Amino acid sequence: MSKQKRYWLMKSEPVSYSIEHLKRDVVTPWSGIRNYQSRNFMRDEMRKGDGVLFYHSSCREVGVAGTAEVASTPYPDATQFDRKSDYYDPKATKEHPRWMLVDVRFVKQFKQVIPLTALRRENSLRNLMILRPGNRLSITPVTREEFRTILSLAS
DNA sequence: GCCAACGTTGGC
DNA sequence: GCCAACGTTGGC
Repeated sequence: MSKQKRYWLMKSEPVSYSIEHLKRDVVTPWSGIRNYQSRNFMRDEMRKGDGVLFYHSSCREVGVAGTAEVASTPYPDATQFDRKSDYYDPKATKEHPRWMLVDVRFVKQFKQVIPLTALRRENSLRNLMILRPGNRLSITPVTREEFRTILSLAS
């Protein structure tokens, strides 16, 4: 696998976890992902130091709120073993964990959220996965060029 | 292995 | 709150 730095967009609903939370926590396990494609990105493709766009979804100001970076190698999501958690998975065992995650470290909060509408206006972002109709993946790869373009839209 | 029913996501 | 898209579930 390539050692080249990669780039990702990770969605979160700010009601449950926002860029402000990450700023406060500095590093957090990206727990609660229960989609195999997203899990596979974390488990198989992410590397420490990869760039992350932190995206706020299902809220008043939908868009990219800041940046972060991948801060660990993959390890089991503890919430899958926690019976009291919304993310408890009765089919997961410590011997055979089903859900893996990485830690994410705060890098930067944009002064203003880059709105989804601004992303849609950029012709060079036309292939961005979250702009494609029906895409619901909470973790998607972005190219280095897309990452740079989005950074350039930040005020 | 098919596929209908159902649940979730997420923008609007 | 609506609804389109799409993943998951489970009966057959």
